[in-house]
Amino acid sequence: MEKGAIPKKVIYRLSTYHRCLQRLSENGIETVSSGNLAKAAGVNSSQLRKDIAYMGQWGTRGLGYPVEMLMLKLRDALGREKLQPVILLGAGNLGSALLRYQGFQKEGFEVVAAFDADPAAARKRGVSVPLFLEEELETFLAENQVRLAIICVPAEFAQGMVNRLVRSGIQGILNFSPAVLEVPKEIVVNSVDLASELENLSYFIR
Amino acid sequence: MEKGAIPKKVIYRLSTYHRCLQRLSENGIETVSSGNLAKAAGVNSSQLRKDIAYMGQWGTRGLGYPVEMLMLKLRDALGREKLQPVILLGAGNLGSALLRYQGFQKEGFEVVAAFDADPAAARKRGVSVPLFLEEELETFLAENQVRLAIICVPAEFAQGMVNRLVRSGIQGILNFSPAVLEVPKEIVVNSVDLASELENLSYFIR
DNA sequence: TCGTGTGAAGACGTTCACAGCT
DNA sequence: AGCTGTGAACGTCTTCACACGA
Repeated sequence: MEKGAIPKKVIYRLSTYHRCLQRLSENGIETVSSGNLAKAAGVNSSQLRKDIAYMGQWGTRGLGYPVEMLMLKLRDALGREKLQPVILLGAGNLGSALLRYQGFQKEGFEVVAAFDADPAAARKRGVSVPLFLEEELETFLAENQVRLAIICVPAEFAQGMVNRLVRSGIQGILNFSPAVLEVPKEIVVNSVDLASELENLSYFIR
Repeated sequence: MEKGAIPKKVIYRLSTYHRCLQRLSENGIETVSSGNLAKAAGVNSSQLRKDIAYMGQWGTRGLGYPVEMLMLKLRDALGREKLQPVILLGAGNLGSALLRYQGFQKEGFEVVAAFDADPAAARKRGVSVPLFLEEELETFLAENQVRLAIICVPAEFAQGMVNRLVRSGIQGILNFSPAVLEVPKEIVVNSVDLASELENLSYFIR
């Protein structure tokens, strides 16, 4: 997170704003106030203004923000001008579901290859993305410019996988395994731990 | 989050500590210091001590924490003394993958039923959990005590689904749809937005 | 008048540093 | 000596409140 830059939490919210703006845009709305957009995004309006101000000043006092312009700025800030290639490791249950999931494509990411210890089994699950044997990872990454990886391997293999990815030049990792990963500080890891999310709920429902 | 209680972030970390302790326990380790456990969990040691102190005082100065005892306390605090039933809405790609996912069972959650507009299609995906037509949701919840739900329906149906769940007495919702959900404040929602996670990475890899 | 942009205040979270127990 | 438990310092994030531009 060295970048001279916008905090992580703000980036998540910018994604949300972008999605809300898409809806507004589809409905032909051209201008939106911080109050309205904040309501749609479920945040406080002055937080929204501060968040947007990270990217510069785009609003008109007394009027609000121009919807299309703001979306453009958001896409730009989020580094989403162009399609971003991604690879996926571990095409088991969760992995192969993610490969069939349309949400990534819709947001500008393309899973260009998947790797598994048993690609044949994964192929049976109806995966259409090119599937390789795990050993071919390094060769693939040497020949293809990819910076993002999604990890769906079992926890005990996750750290080993991460080490290989880092050595091959991967810069960002989305980790679905319930493992604490160690990486050089210039590598970014986002972890999604499904069981922890339920545990968390479990606590708060009294 | 009205509870006189432990902050959300702390709860997430407690889950992590619990998993780390499990490994230690399997290796026959009986006592662990905050420093060692913190390293395993990837956090600062005084943060770990503070986190654990939320549940009372369990350490021995000069020695550390008793592994088994601490695990017990954690399970207790996380509300995981017993198996927690969960229902799942939307058995599409992601939903049916989650139904086959073993991680929940392993952590003490049992998906007792799934609901979909087209249960036959979901059944074809090899789901073994009882699958019902979406309309049967209310009946099911009237007859079965369930407090947690996982939502995997498309974004445009999510809010409607949530409203029905809340009316039927669901208290915690794990939401996988990229939608901003409105709920009464006593209901807890945790959202996992897969595309946002990638967008986030996309920004930080410069 | 309406709504942005932003300093200042406030809430929250993390780390430090050390007293005190074993 | 080793390690916990915790006040105090520090840092970050959120909300308030208002000056100022349209």
